[in-house]
Amino acid sequence: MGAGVEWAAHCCLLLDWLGNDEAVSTARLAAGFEIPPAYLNKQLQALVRAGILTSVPGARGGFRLDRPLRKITLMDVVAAIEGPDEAFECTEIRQRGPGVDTPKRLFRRPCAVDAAMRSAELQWRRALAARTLADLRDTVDRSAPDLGEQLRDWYVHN
Amino acid sequence: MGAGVEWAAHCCLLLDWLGNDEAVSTARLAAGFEIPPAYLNKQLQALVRAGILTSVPGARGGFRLDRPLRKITLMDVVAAIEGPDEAFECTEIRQRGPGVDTPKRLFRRPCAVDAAMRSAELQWRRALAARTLADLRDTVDRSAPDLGEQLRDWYVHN
DNA sequence: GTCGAATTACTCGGATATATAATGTCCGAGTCGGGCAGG
DNA sequence: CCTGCCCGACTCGGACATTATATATCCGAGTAATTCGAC
Repeated sequence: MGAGVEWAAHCCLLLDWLGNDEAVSTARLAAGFEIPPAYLNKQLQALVRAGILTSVPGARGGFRLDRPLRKITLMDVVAAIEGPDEAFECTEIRQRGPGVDTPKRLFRRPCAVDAAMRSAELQWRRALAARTLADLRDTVDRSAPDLGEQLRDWYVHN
Repeated sequence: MGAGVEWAAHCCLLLDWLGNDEAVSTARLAAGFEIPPAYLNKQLQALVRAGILTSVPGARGGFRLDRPLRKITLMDVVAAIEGPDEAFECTEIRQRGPGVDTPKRLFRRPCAVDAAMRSAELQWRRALAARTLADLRDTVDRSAPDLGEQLRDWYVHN
């Protein structure tokens, strides 16, 4: 899985901690995490296309959350960055080759390997969809209540 | 996820259907699935390293199941091909950058994003580990009882 | 006809190319804020 | 002093390199079967 997923999740959390009143530019976000700004910009664009963030062009522009963290799941973030395709893709290998010259009567049922893989991946997706970014923020806030304020303080001066 | 996972799973099932009395060469397996033989060989080597198959060198050589399908889970196959690493890898991005100059007191707890990702991936692994290849074989056998015999017939002549 | 050794054909195993995707960089279009001239 | 316009700086957005990974290929080491000859 690409590193952009981690970047995107932490950026969304940070945008919430900083308050959603004004947009934050790619440069400042990247400086806060010490990651390549232009590449981060690319990931943020993906979040915009997915409807998670909104982009404000021009000077003093940047990105802002399009909906509260409560309505953004980890699944949304992963899907936005990694794309909608499933990790395992069945190519119907069982039907290929001259091994079975019988008609496709035997292959009406879906491929058993594919079914098992899809089932497992569905569990994964369910778990991701069950966790909203608000849950994560609250978890962090409980273990470090003053983190948000410290972040705001630093970003004010940068 | 690489295509090798699909190949490996189907090859294991096929080896069982053909009976495990004699080894089957890479060339014959690849011919049955219409996939590049040399590349399939690479994946099978990974299965050997993982202890799922045993390789028989020399003429009339090939591969054979090292244990019954009942003792091989889909998780074993995936781990053998894709490697043992987790898909999501936390780089502790939260601690990077000058944004937080406080000591690491705030970061004793594990990263919340990482925890959620690991939890979801654990669900995925559990689901894969719960399905043995014997389960899949039985599923196919129920929907197509004579598939195994047809496969044996064809492979006898090739 | 039987035994035995050299030969041959075949297979795995890993080292080596190529294609594809992930990562990283760069420049142009657009927009806001501030400066500046005019009234 | 106030207003409106122009200029400059800043930012997103997508097009363009670079690196890593997955895919595909090739050749050597080794083994079993086969063949050939001698007894």
